[in-house]
Amino acid sequence: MKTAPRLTETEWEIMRVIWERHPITATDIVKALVAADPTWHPKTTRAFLNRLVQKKALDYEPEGRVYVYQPLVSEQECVAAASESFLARVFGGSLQPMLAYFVQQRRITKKDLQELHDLLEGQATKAPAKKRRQS
Amino acid sequence: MKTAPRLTETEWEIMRVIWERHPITATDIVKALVAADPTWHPKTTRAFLNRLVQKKALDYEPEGRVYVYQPLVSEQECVAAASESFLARVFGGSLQPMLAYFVQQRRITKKDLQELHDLLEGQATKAPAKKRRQS
DNA sequence: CCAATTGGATTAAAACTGTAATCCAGCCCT
DNA sequence: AGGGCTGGATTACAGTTTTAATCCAATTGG
Repeated sequence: MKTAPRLTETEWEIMRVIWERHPITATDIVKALVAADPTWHPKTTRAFLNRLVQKKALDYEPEGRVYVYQPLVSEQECVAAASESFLARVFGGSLQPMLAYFVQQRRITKKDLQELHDLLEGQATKAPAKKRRQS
Repeated sequence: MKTAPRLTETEWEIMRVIWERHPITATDIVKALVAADPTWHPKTTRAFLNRLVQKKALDYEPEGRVYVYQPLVSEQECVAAASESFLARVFGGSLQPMLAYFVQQRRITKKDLQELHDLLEGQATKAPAKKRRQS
């Protein structure tokens, strides 16, 4: 399995835009970022796009005179990698302490638990660990 | 509220030792780290301790000829800061998608949910949001 | 057709990380 | 007491991240 590249804070912001809207041109990426946060500078964005290509997180093909970007790694993969890393760092790698923490913070409600329970049930019965269509 | 400093990967490892065993001397910190991973170099550890002091994550007082370290930020604070940051980066700031993700990964079981439910119940009745002793 | 604009590549530089070596003062052993 | 050891401070340096400016080629408006 190809290992998802470690994304930095800023790289996540850019990748998120691309995951949501690909295929997308550099200019449109810049626009989306500026819309969310006006301090984004186009030149900075370009530099990041280059690095993400180098990191093999992105690919592009010239379309006429502009580049159209595509993710090379799925959001799922990156979420998985980041989650592992976060769990390891902050909670010693186990899920339970993290869940307990959020409960203790009152960020998880009974309703949440009910929903998760339903989700689990649904998965267990409806999707018995079959291979799903790849995203 | 004082903002907990952002800890890096390596800083977390060191802080974890200190949270567990403070007050603790630099030498004992080094020992604990080496015990967990023999590649830890004493000099490296010292450098990190200095940085953590500069970052105001740690404080020390000379005790005789050695330094005894104390955390200046609680693990709770750092866990909170890291969790916020992680949630924001990876799940757009909301808890539910993260929980759903772990359920979908089969990393949360029904038993886990049951335990969390009990924990929530227990908290709700036994600890009615009273102000706890500050760490 | 020429100049200004646009898109992209290259280069730059400051801050932060990881890793450690070097330097220095005080203590301990003989 | 002198020399080595111990603990700590200072310095170093490469790699990464963030941020952007500069350079260059193609496009396009006049």
